[in-house]
Amino acid sequence: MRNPQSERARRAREKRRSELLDAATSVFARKGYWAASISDIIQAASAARGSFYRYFRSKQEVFVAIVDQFREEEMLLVKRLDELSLSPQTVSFQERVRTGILSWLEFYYRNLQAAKIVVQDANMIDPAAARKREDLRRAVRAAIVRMIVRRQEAGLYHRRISPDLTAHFLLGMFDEIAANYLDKAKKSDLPALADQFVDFELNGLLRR
Amino acid sequence: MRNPQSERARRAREKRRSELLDAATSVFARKGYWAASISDIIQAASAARGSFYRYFRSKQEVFVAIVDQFREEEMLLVKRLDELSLSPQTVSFQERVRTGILSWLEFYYRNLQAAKIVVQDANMIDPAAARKREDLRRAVRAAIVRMIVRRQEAGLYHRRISPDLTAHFLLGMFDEIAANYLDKAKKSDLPALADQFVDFELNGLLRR
Amino acid sequence: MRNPQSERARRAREKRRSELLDAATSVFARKGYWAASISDIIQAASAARGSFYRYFRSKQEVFVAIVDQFREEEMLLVKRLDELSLSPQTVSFQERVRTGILSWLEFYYRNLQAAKIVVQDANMIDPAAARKREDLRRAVRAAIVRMIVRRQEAGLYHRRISPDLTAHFLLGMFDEIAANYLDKAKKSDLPALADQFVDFELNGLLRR
Amino acid sequence: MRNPQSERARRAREKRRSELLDAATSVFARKGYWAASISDIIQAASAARGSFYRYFRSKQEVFVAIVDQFREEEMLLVKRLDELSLSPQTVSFQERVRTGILSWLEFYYRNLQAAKIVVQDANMIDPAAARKREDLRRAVRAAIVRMIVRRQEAGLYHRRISPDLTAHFLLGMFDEIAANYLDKAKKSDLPALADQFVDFELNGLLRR
DNA sequence: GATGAATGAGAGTTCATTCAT
DNA sequence: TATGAATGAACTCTCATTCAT
Repeated sequence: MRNPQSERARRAREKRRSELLDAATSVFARKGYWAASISDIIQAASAARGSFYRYFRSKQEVFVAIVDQFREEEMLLVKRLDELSLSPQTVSFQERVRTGILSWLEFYYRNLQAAKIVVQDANMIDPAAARKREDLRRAVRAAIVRMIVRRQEAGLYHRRISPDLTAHFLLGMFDEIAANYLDKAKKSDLPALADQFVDFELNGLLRR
Repeated sequence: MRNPQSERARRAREKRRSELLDAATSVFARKGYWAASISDIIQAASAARGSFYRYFRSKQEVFVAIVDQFREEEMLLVKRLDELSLSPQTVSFQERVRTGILSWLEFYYRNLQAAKIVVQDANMIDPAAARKREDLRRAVRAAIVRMIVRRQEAGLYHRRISPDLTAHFLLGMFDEIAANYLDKAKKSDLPALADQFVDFELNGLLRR
Repeated sequence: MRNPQSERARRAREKRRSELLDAATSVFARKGYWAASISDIIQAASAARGSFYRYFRSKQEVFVAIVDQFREEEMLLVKRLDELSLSPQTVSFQERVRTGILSWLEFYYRNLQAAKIVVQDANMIDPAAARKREDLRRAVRAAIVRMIVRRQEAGLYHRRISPDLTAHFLLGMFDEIAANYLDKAKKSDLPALADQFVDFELNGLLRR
Repeated sequence: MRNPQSERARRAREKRRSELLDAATSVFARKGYWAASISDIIQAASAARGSFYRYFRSKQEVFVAIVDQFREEEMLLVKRLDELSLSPQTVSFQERVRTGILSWLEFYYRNLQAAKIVVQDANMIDPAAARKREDLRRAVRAAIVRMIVRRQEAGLYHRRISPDLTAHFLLGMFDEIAANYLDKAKKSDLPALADQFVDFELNGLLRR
């Protein structure tokens, strides 16, 4: 940017927008989309009513912004984990699975409020945007499916279980953990949590 | 009831109430609690606006009635399965687990609309009622936990995994299946689904 | 109607609707469409906010209802005058013109508030409804044009003036009278006013 | 101005002000006062939001400026025509009337957008300013009235018609033409239009 | 007991105006 | 002086709930 003035202005603008976005995230996570009012959000952001509408065209738009950003980052993460599992391996398979799960848990932990919003309110808001988010969710599931198939083909996973169904299982586990467990956890609990997750995922409950 | 007249009236009342409850369940499942209006419900039940308020004190009350009933029946089911696992056994352990899962899936399938409501909207409606429902959910989880502990003690399940966490995992799997899978399934798919569920739960994904 | 109950209800409904319509007409006439608020209207009608929306879907809808009704009645009047001028004549031509003008003036006088609304606010509200109202206005003009042409052909009017333009002239005179004269007039002034109108229309200003 | 700097500044200021005024005129004419927003105006003038308020205290003020200027120029024109009719005459009376009408039509044509604004939105904006504009309108009418009276006294116009009413008629004709005819006309149509106008005004419709 | 018209608090949104830069 | 982000009063409209019939 040549113009330092406008550069500063732009930065201020982005800061403000992000303040409002954070406020909205927090309010949505606490009250849910419908019970949350614009008044709640602007109060949380210490902004004026009109300011909100300078940055977002509507209540729905902030919501969609939050959800889309979360799902997109999630998909990026999944894609990264996907590719990682293709690259030359230096650590044991189990270790790699655990790392993947941990990354994922950390991502959810870092974006806990957004995760709650996504898990709880993501449907039922707006049919148009719903499709996009459903697409993203399907894409995440598809990435998981691919990973499972690859591991089945590599002889690591057995072939009895449907990859599609398994993806549902894993996502369900994640969502439940995000919605009802993670907010009571500390960051230092995550590795142990990942261990448990992996153990359940890979070995099941049966003693052998 | 001595009075046959009032007996008939009572019956009519209950019929009406249940019609409204069903209508509300269907509407809530389709639109979500907040997007659903009293107008939607009374239209679906072919009832007058005022009639609704003769049977339920408020919109929230119907909702709570639906959720509570679902969670209570679920807990009943879990308790029954719990007790079943204590009674003298005639079939193999795996078979019993599978039967339990299947019962559960069938219960969700039978109450699919209520299940969706519970899974998606149950929080965020009203802090007072939320506690009660959280209690019920905790109770369901506790029953699962007890079952797991018993099986750990019986040497069936290994002791590495936290029973509490496992209960989360299993509930998460159920909820995801209820919210995003069951509505595409036929009743005849359920046994196979139960097989997959049990296989994942007991054996995990790893090939051995 | 068989059902006297619902008949009474229907009547009450219509009464209420017409109260709101009158209130809206009065408020629009006084303040103009844009400066008038729903609050003004319901206050003038002693109705609750929600009641307004039981009878009209929006502020625009009441407005369109008022304007359309006025223009439709106006067109009916014009059509009637049109046909009258075709029927066998018992009175002098001038007398008939005067009667026509008087009817028209009386119509405007009777619906003075609506007339003001139509003359002043009718455009600029909503492109969709604007077309319909423009159609009506064109139809009124067309009826006038036909009348003029007929009289030209009958040798009553000279042929120098364009009928179309003349229709504009006459409507302009009417609108101005409606917007800026009639509200100061008494009903008993109308015949004299009609005389003046006719004299101007037929003979112009020039002394002969 | 001694100071060439400030002279230049003043000129720039006036230019800017007039740009904004023109933009406002155009926007008001297209959308009407109420539907037009400050955003529309500053966009049309390529000015910043704050700049607008350096030149006009409020939205209302621009509007009043436009209307008042129009009505003042109109009155000037009328006064000039008035005086002209007093000065020694070189051309026929009819010719002079025609010239007057033509001047007037040309004035409306030149200021078509302002004319539309004045005709359509002039009332209903603000009671205080309304009086001033009503005064101007009355003054225009008064000038017309004087002209008519003079011609009645000169034996040119007959005495049957009320001068006041006639002024209403003529203004109504003008306004209607301005609002609904002139925008479809070309400048070269104006003389013929003036002919028609004069013919109607002087001779009426009756064939003789 | 059933009905549905009436109610009004409160929601999201707009936009003329202000003011810090 | 010019800018455009910030402001908040006021708007239209919704809908859970009440109440007269």
